[in-house]
Amino acid sequence: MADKVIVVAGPTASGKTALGIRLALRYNGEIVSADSMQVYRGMDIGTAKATAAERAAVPHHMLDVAEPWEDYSVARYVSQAEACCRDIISRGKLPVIVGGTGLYIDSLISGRDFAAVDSDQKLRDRLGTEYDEFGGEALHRRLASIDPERAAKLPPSDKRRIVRALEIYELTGMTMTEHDEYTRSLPPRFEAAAVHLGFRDRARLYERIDRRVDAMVEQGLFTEVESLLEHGLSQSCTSMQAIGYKEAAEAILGKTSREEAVELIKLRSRRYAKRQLTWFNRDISALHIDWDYEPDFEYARSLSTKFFHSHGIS
RNA sequence: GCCUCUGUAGCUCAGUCGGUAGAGCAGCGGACUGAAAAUCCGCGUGUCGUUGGUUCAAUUCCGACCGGAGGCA
Repeated sequence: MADKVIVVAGPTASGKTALGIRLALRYNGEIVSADSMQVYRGMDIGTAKATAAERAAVPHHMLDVAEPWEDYSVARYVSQAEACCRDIISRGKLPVIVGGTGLYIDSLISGRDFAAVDSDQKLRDRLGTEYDEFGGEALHRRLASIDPERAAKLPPSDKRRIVRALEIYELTGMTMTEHDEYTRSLPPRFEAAAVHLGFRDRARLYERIDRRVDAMVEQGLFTEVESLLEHGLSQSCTSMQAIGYKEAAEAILGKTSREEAVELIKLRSRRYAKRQLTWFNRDISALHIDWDYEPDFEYARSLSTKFFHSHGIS
């Protein structure tokens, strides 16, 4: 039987961090963040990282494990996060995986495995340029010639995935389909009891997002981004794809006004939240908790106690 | 008070020489296996201000009223 973990997932601004901490305190656990942007050092305000006080209350892992100019990836996440979970379990405690990056959570829980090959920025840039020059159809055909199954799943317009599939092949010599066949046969790493948070009224969630973005600006989001740019961080880095950071950078460089940037951050955060909801909705084995108005942690705890008990967690 | 313009999707607007309407943005739904806060796919959601009149038929033409903008006083 695989080791047990708790998962707390949900869209941005749904109250994951607060609930995760309560559950960790209740079940003698430690937090393992599952967030593709909170891994970067120096990106605190815009990623809504747990505060110093929260980190003092419960140990947090997988925060600040990469520099913002590095290219992080699922592969790195899974290997690092698994080590964290194993360590927590070996000390007799329970990992509480908290985050909004569905791909990271699923990859960590499932057996999914990745060969240890770092991404290659030059190769990626070259393939990206070729996609732009020769067109999506041409690169799609190229992918079809080496990995027809993968190509069949991707439209020629999906530049990101086509480039990635070609990159993986050139880097490892293995097609993604070959790799998938192997990795799908692996047993899951952990047995997860997952709690998914949401708002019955979508507008409520959007209000919370708007308020949180305003709060980030008050806390100094622009200053934080300014300092990253001063340290020479390029806008093309993966970390600068983060919502809040790319828009703030545009404003700091004078390409837009700060007001426009803030509105765009809110808009993109709402869309992101929608995508997260779609991702988490399909996990029917999870306990779905909908907040009617504001997060009610007592309510959540009463709901989850029974749920966790049925998973052998008490 | 008079004159002119204006009222169509959540917003900005187009359009119908009379046959119940369509763009952008917003929104909604979905996918997701090595960048995932990324990337991609799909979907018009409507008392055409209200009310009379003309007409087989009115969002469209005419009148009145209501709301908005401007002009003359």
